[in-house]
Amino acid sequence: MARSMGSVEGNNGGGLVVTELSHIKELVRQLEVHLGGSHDLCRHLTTQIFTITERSISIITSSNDRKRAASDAGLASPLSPAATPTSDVTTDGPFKNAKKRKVMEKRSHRVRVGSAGDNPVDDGHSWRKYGQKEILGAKNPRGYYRCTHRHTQGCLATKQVQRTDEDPTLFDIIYHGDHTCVQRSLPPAASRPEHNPDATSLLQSLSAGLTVKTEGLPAPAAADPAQGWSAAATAAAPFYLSSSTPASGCLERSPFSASENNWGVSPATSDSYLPPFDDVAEWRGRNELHEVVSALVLAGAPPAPAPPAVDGLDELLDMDDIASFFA
DNA sequence: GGCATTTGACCCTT
DNA sequence: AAGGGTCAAATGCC
Repeated sequence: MARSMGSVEGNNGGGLVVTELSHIKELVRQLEVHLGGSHDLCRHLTTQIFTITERSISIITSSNDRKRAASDAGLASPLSPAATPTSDVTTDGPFKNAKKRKVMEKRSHRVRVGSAGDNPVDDGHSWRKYGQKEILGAKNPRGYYRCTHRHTQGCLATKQVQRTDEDPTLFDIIYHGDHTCVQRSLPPAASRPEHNPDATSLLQSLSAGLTVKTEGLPAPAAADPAQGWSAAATAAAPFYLSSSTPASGCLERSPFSASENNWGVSPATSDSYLPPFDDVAEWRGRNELHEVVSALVLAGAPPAPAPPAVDGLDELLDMDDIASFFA
């Protein structure tokens, strides 16, 4: 069990995602009706959500069609778990022994860097490199990254980035945990739309409708305050919309530099970036959805204590699944 | 000076 | 003991 949304691949998980997205569409439509002409920002956001959701559905639909065609032709997906060296990272079960090193949820994404090799790519978060190791049997070293906000906000998200042997333009990325760092550039309270109970209710419904499929994930660790987010991320709990999305303080510079010896590094000075997906529009759509939903929550929801952060859309929209569409 | 990266050493798990 | 993950001092850049 390498990825919590592994069910998307190889079965009807894509269909489930489409169902969930359709649910979002319906809720957004209702939300729009409730907003009834007021709150231009909210209307704009709902329109965007609607558009992006539709786009996501079409992406997934066409991806499934392609997979089916490839399967019929007897082709193995280059992104299938068997082809990913890191796909078995959690097969042992991380909680066999309480003394073992803390093991966080891992998600493996293989990322293809764009053909413009000099352009860095961004996965929407800000990373700081803290180590690099030569890995036995691998031609390329593995880079270790943690969230830039680890110390300031206690964000425990980390990732490992390794160039694949077979294709230097491909990276295997293992994500450990999710970002808990919070939005740094919230819009001023005065500029936010008034709190709208109807919108709030609908957004809560929207949130409740988004669930993270976590079948097969290890049980959450003991109640460690620092890992509350992890427990939420691994339990079959409702997907919480948090402000720790790419609209957050995590959204900064590229975690990838395509320079030959410094790949995967997050240069603080790079001004342009490419997403870790071949299709920029797709990546942008996904992040827009993150952004828009977060903004809506901020606009409509009461300032309740920040719920545990989960990359809900990462879970909902399996990135391997989507990336394979462009492979 | 502050921040990020590099890299050898150390620690933990198997 | 080997391999992988993290730490922290050294170094570089802005």
